[in-house]
Amino acid sequence: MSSLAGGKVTLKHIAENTGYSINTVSRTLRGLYVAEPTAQKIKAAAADLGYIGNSVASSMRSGATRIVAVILGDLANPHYSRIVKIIVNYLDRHGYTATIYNTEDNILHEKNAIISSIRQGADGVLICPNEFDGGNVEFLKAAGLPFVVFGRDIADPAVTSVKLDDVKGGALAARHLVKLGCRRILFVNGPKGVATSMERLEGYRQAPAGLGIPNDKDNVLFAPGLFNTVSADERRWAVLARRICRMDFDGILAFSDQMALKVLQVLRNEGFSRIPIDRIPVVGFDNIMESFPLPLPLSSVGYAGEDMATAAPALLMEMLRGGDFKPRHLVLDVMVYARG
Amino acid sequence: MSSLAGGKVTLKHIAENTGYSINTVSRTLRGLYVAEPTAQKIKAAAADLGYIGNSVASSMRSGATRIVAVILGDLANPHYSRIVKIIVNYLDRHGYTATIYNTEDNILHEKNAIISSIRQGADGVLICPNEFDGGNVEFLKAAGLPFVVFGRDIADPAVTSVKLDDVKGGALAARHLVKLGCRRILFVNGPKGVATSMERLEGYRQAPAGLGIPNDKDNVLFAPGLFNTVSADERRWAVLARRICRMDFDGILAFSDQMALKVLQVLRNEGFSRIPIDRIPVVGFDNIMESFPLPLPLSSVGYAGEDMATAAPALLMEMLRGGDFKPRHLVLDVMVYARG
DNA sequence: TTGAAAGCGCTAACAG
DNA sequence: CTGTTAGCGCTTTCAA
Repeated sequence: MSSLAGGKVTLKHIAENTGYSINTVSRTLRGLYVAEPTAQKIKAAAADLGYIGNSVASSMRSGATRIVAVILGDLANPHYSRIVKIIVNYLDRHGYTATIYNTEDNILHEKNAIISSIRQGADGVLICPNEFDGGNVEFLKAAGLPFVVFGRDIADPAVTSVKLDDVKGGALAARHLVKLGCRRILFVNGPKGVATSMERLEGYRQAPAGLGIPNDKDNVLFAPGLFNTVSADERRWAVLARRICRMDFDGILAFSDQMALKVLQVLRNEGFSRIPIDRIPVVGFDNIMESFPLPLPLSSVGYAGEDMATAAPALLMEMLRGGDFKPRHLVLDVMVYARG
Repeated sequence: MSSLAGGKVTLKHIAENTGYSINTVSRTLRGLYVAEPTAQKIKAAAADLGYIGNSVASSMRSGATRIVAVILGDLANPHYSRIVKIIVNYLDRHGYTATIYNTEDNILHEKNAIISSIRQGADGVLICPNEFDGGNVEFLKAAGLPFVVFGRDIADPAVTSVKLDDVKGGALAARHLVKLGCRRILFVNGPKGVATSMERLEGYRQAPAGLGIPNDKDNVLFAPGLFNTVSADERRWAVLARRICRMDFDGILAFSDQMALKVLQVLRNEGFSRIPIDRIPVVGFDNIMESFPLPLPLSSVGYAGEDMATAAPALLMEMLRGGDFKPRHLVLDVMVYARG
């Protein structure tokens, strides 16, 4: 590499070095048709000079950045970090770069993330929107950027989305516990009003009464929040823990694996060791044990077939390829990963 | 917003709409000095048209992208996802966007990530390099991009890095276990040859013999790999588990929290429930419980003061601000977060 | 098969 | 305080 000394190597330098025009160099390096001997000389010169293209300039002219923006609430949640990892790898294999926006489940941050995605010229967006997103998805749609919503369903038929079958998940989880002999299930659900919480609850209640599942309202608790830094309120969790300890149950269903662990942790911290996971079945959602080792018999509801983390970018790539893309609302199948 | 109909709004449109020059519009929107009434008219027009700048064009001209590339091995590892989350939030507050590269601890991917960072014109790089990185850091250095290495020390005095005090960490962990009465500590270390493993082992052995710590080589095992998808080999973990069960120990020190959990999990899966974490003290590294609820008495070595996740981008911002930046090798203090 | 010219949208430099 | 001009490095278009 004879280049390290003087600044960035550009197409112009290669052109001057080989005697060909900038255009021919550009065409060669992009693999467009050029006479073989010419191409060889140019490629050799490019390698020799240590040429690395300038995507800013190329994006400027072509209008495409090969950047995909990924917008979500909490990257530290193992469920999401696993998803992001798979997305990043997927995009990489397809020649795209991922920019990550962590909104902390804040609507304003989310809006800014969308604006930033537009500003930087992202070719597309993968977004797991806040449940109360106050029109951000609408805004994104109006911007004309191709995007896929994951982890949530959007009523708009023009919006493409991928999510798990939460109603079925709730039902399967309940059935699983009943089959294990549970008759008084405690459901520690997500926050009230969150669509996913409501769907899982619906499934939980749908599960055939014949199986002996109690639909007692008192056995359903709503968590004080998800796990973004902002809403994690230790005191409210402690209150919840004390309440749980006064209740009567023989199995636990939690909104997510993380929440299941949180509940167990808080019970432990509060000194209520009388509810060991080794003695009472616990079921969560997300199946985080797939990517994270846990020495606990935590069962979990997770995807049964196609993975959301793969499906979402796959759909986006399809949109980006052009052609006539018909919006879709994928609801992926789920199953219980039993552990005990 | 009277704009949604016709394509992207540019400075030119605002200029035409207000009668000012493109330059004045640009200056206004960047907050440079402009007469107040002028600024107001322009800002109003920009808002009215729903103007969102084009950073590709601005980067093209100014040479700065306000993009920072973050390169690491395994985003799904909760230790790293927490770090990335904090980094992303930090960069965001400083007006930077983060592009993430997940190398799967593969040297070639890492090199490609660096090349991609250069190509996209990243203003800087935050990298946690593979332990056997085959000159990638050298390559990055030669490219002239400002960068900070985190999680690892690089001998080169010209390279700025941030890491934890692993030697001290190993010593503190050993002392902690001894104080709890352990006399035969099992150290499940990281892979052989990895610098971090070796430093923690060094600290472990440095811990005063007077405390009764056995330096018996047989009590130190090396893990078959870290947790990137590639090297996670269940069979080799099972072998390790069986070996552990034939050993005699009364406390466990693990290379990381994730590894501690993995060991406990594998022991469990292999049917060796005779080593419950509730009866034997276990210490790991990374203190992942800070960001992830675990209903287990897992003690952990983590940073005592400044957080690596904040220090790394802070150093990079300092480099990017210009001025005379002196390369530094930060070794952050650690402590034991005791849980039992 | 190759070259010349234009220009993407913006900012920097300078002039007024 | 505001306008004019030039040009970042590349791809596109058109001509040869």
